[in-house]
Amino acid sequence: MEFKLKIWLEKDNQPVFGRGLLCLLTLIRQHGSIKRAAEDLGMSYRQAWGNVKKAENRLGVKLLIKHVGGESGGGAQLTDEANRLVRKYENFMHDAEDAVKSVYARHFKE
Amino acid sequence: MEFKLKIWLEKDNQPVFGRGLLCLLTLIRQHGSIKRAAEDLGMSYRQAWGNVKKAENRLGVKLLIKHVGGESGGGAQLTDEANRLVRKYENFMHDAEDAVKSVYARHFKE
DNA sequence: AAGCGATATGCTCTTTTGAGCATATCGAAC
DNA sequence: GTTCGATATGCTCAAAAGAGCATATCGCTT
Repeated sequence: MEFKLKIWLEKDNQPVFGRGLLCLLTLIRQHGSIKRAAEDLGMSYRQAWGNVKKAENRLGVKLLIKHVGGESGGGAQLTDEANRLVRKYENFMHDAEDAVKSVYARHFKE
Repeated sequence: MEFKLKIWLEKDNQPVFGRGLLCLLTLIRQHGSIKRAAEDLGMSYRQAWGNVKKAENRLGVKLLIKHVGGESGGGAQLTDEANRLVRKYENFMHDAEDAVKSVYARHFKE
């Protein structure tokens, strides 16, 4: 028996940032491309693009600077806002998981 | 902006106990009846019954002692196992929420 | 001008999830 | 033995989420 948890951020009662977006944005930053990030995650480009867009709309913040056409066809990189959010959420989630883990141990393991 | 979290217990990688079951079992204990508990939650009896059964199967543990027919048509009460689980999960969840809440404050509110 | 590769979007099809309907059964009470 | 209210289950229908297909556009390269 073990526990699972999901943590995400909401704005106006709508989900705006969770583990999925964290992975996605991290990989986009790494590859400079939505497409490659999606492939890495085994997700369709369609979905990846849609997720980012939905989050942007709900947050009212631009997360990606996207170039269409050009040298390599285009690409995308994170805005400062996005980088800040990624960092904050990442730290938050990490600490939260640790905290819950120890609570779990306290309640279920002795 | 605020956070949300879901915490649940799994066994063999299958969910077996979460907030839903907690509410359900608590109300069943209170009313002595699956039907009334379901009504209280605005959920169909069909679903409530199914959820309890699924959890029982996955856990390999009886959660309810059910009487069919009789005085008031029947009823249900929690087994000792169920009571123990409810108590444990409730405490665990409560503490976990508090823990995450303070982690959240630390990361997002300063 | 033609090609390439990535972004931008609409639309359809499938799979999953849940809601609700229809019964069957059972046992006390009358 | 008929009524009543709760448990026990199958089945169907609707709603939501996700997968994937089809294009269109754009801007460098050659």
